[in-house]
Amino acid sequence: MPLGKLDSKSVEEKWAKVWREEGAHAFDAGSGKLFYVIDTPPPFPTGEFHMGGVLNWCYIDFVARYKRLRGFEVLFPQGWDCHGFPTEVKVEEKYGRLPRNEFVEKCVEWTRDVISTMRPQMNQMGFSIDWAREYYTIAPEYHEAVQYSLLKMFDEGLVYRGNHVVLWCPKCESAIAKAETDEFHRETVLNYVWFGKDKELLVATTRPEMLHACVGVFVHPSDERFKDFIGKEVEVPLLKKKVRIMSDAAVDKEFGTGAVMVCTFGDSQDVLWAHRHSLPVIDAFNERGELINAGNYSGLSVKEAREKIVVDLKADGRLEKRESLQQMVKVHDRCKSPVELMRSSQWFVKTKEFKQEILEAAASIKWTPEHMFQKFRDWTENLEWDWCISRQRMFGIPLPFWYCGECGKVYAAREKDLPVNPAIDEPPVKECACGGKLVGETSICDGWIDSSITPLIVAGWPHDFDERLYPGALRSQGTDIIRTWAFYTIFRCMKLAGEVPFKEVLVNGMVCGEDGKKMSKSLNNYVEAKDVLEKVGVDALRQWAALAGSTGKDNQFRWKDVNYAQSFIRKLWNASRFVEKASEGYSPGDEEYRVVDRWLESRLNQTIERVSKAMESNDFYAALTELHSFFWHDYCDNYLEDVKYRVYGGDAQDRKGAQATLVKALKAVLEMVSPFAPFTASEVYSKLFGGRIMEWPENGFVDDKALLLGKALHDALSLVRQQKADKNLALNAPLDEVSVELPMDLVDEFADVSDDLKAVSKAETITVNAGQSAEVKVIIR
RNA sequence: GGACCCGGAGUCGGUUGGUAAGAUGCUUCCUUUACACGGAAGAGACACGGAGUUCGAUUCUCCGCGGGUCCACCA
Repeated sequence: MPLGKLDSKSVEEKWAKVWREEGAHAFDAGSGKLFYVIDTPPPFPTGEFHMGGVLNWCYIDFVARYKRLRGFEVLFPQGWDCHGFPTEVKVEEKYGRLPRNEFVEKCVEWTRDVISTMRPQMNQMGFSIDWAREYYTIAPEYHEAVQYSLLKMFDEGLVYRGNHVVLWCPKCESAIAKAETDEFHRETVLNYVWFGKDKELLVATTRPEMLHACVGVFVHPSDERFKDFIGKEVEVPLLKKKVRIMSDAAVDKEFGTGAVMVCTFGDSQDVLWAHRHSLPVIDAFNERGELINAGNYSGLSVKEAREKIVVDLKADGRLEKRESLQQMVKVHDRCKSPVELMRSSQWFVKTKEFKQEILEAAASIKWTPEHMFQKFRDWTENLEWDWCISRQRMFGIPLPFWYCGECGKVYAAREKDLPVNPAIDEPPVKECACGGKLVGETSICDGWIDSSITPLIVAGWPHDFDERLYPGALRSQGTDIIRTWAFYTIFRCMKLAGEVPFKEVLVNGMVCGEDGKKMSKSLNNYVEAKDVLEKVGVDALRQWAALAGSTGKDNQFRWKDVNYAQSFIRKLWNASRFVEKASEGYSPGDEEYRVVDRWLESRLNQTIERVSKAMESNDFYAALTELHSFFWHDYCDNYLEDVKYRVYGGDAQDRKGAQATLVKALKAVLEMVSPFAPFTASEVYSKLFGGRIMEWPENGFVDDKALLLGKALHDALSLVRQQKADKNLALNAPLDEVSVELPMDLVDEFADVSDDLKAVSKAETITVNAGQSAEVKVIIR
């Protein structure tokens, strides 16, 4: 069956089926080849595969397919990071509030449905995933592995329960993660309040209702106005208590009066100061947002208290002035009510004391692009607290711990009982050593606890740990989750396996819309993969990932890139049709090669070398543009025209030389383009040459003389065309004579290509003269 | 506010210490047995501003301006 007309859809369907049936992407641990293990991101199941995912997975697939052609046994696994708040929201929207177990079941059901819509999209994109290696964080084995990892870290003293500050929604009465907050800009009032018995110090605050929790006043260390205040005590208005005046460089001298009261809660800067200066902690309100420890004001809501206190301050003559102020407050994304900081008992993993160790480990990994390591370093060096790993939610992996209701002693689950759910399961011992009753932890793990052991999971840890698969070769991920996924994975895997989890990190940038801003639904610059696939083929979309920019840069989505990629596919297809026809009846042997053939092959070999080098350094942009340029310009524009006269006429040996060269170069191009455009490449290859693309081409000779002569020939041809165009002649219009003027040293050798010039320019005769300049000149008649 | 990335033809953009690929758009020509979703030819930028290093910078350093990403966010 000849190639016929290009029909991307049927080509795509055909090859997706072939690969599935042949198990083309299955990892075979017994193949005897060198392993190449990729730690791929487990996406959160949202329903649609967006362009960010397309970019990330295309990168992974470029590498995976390239490495296979290079003879590696590639493991391309796929996981799903299932637990998470968005699913809880979706399920609650659909079913309302349900009992815990039932609710979690619905979450699992919803997740499975969503995954089953996403998996086909990934197959459609041609990602060469070994689905036999699929994993889910909701699976009991995964729960077991995560809980086991926490037991191990607990044994080493890395996990502890402590009283700490968390983001809290008073309306929902729940701790929330920072990622669950929205920004809300509003106008508020900045109150200038006199501190001290005799109005000694003027402090500006937007939260006068927090006075009762005030534990200090801060000024900037170099602020002359307050030089004499530092270290002294001052009385808090309305309340009888005194607090110390201290200095901290984080104070903004320009804001308000330059003096700021610190309330241990109120905002995160307060919390940070309290922590940094070891200030006492006063709980300011309860779970419902009512003031506590506030004397007469206790029991009032934040809003009521604020109004009342302002009135009282005024009555007391303590309120100097009030001015309006634009501020941003964090609100809970679900209920839109302002979020408070509250102290509560949570679980933590020690990270702060391992900064140096983590940095050294991360530095031993190769980062592409290199500056992404800088991001990692900045984050790590600036860590202020340990990692809070507990969440008061339902859909997640339970923390495998109990604690004594009396003395607080922690009891970890027994390994043999895993996975456990302390909310309902029996504790490992009847009662605490102190005789107290054990309380099962009802909190679940932060999702990053789940996903930060993927390199271990891929290697079968803990029960079927295959050390040949760990550490892996490559981690691929987005720049936005360096400080989370990369950070936590490197840290946790180091602690659990004693070795960095991968040798190389490949970071892709963010996908931006055509307006240059990060793609998001709210900005209305959002494009989904399926929108693109309605217009062009998968191979075009895949090429966009390489063409959108160099590795690690933010990538703008542009229809023109996609369209260009599509026209390349069309070009590849049509040129292949030509080669198919031109090489009909060709059998190897007796080829007579001309200089143009050596020229093309030299260019091919240069291209192979350059593309290989680019692929080795994950520079997909360079690899693909190099290929495009060779194929489109050297192969199609020039060489195909050069040899038409030989394949249509010419003597048998001469024809064979052209045919052999056409075929050899096309074959190599198909091999090199197959990581980017596997569907088209596979179809053409199998039709023309039979079988599958199995190897990467080897580069051979580069004949400098042929390169020079080829260039002279094409320069001359270009001039001929130019002059034909000037004379409004068709390109195939016959000419009486083409007279060429060449640099001295080329004159003799030009005889090797003058027949080509004659045939391609359709000239009756060619005359060659030596010129003075290095340029080729042409006159046609 | 901090860190990082970026700032070049109308638009987008790779590389490079020695005056700048390619794509797209534009102009003109060509139905030539792979391709008109094509082919050929052509016009178009002296590389954000300033200072410095250098024989020489678009490429290196610093400052400023502008854009992006991540983080922080003002009591």
